Amino acid sequence: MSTTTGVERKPLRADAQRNYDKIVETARAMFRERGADASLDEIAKRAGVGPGTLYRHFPTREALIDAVMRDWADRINADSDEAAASELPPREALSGWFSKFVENVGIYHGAAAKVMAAMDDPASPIYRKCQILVGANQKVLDSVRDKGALRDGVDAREVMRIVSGIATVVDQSGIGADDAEPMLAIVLDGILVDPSD
Amino acid sequence: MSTTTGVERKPLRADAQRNYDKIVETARAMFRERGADASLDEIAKRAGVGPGTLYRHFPTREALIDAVMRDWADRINADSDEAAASELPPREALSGWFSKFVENVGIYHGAAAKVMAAMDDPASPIYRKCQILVGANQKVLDSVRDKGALRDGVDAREVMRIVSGIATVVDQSGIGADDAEPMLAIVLDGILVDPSD
DNA sequence: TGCTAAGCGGAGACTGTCTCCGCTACTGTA
DNA sequence: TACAGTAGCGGAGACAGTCTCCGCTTAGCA
Repeated sequence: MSTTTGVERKPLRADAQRNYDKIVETARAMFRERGADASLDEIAKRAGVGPGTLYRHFPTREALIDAVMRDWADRINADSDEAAASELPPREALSGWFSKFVENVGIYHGAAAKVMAAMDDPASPIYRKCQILVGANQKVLDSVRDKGALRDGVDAREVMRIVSGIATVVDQSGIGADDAEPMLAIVLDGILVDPSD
Repeated sequence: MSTTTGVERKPLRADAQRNYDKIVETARAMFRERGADASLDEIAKRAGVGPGTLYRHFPTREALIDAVMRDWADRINADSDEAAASELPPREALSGWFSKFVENVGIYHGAAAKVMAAMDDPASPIYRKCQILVGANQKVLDSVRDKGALRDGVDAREVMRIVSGIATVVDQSGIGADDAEPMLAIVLDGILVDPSD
């Protein structure tokens, strides 16, 4: 299966490719360590390149985040395929999907907020990735709808916004990841025809 | 009715009080104009004071935001009293309350995110204001619960988090304020016993 | 009117973002 | 293998924002 990243880039010179990779790898570590607002110059320094090099490859912070999250979209897609094909009762299937989503979107501190903000901003470098999310969610919701378990008028986009909002709340306020569950439960109650099944 | 701000401060010298007021007034304008991330030095300059003066009165940005939102908590409290006493069907009463809440929390661009983050952070200067919000929301939900319209196990705190999450989504992504409604509708469906009434 | 401390404010240290441009060294060609 | 041309490097430094320190000013009191 082909990667979901799209956009072919013309081949870089060997040393440039090396730097590119080193920067992404370093950024991944720094983001994990200090959140998505880690200093870019610091990342460049740790990666052993000048700031100019970093900014040439990644004109904005979002662009770097996008690169760091390359495999991420594939993982989410896989999750959504699994959820859509699931034989579990609708509520369980959806609940699992939402939980995984919140978890995935919150990989780095501050990441959820960026994703949330980019969801409706076509100018953002992460927009395409968000579209993948929206598509994945649509797929899962459609599978639930096919079983007649979804209320009429529930729009996948709205659901996506709420869930990413919840992911942001969980990430920004100090509460634990477990605290997402009761909030997601409310959403489930709100979109399922018979919340008990 | 007494103000909700609490904490008596020892009287300032006349010139200090003048500066304090000027800063708050200027900040309010700047926040409205440029969002809650407006430059503090710039606010000081426009207010005609040195940065030192601003930082003495307001050691952190949150503290300034807190001062700017002084009347805000009173307004929200009034809204909640009205909603709690309302004769409207539960759904309408709640819906109105949520909408006003989202609107109030989103006064300045970026404010919703700050409120959301402070909601569970007792160290934040805005924490006390958030407690007021939580209390106000509790009051409204209790009134609905008294009418038997609320599902069992619905926790006011969770609801507050979701709604502030929605407020943040609306504020951060470029979507219009109207787009909050369908999201709030899902929450209403999720917490009311019989969503139709 | 003069004393005293509360309060002022601006110079400047510090951190982070981002650019410009002279230099380096990779790659394709002969 | 040597060379030319250019893709790419990287660091100095401009710029913006935060925040502090401390010598000076002035309000408030006796």
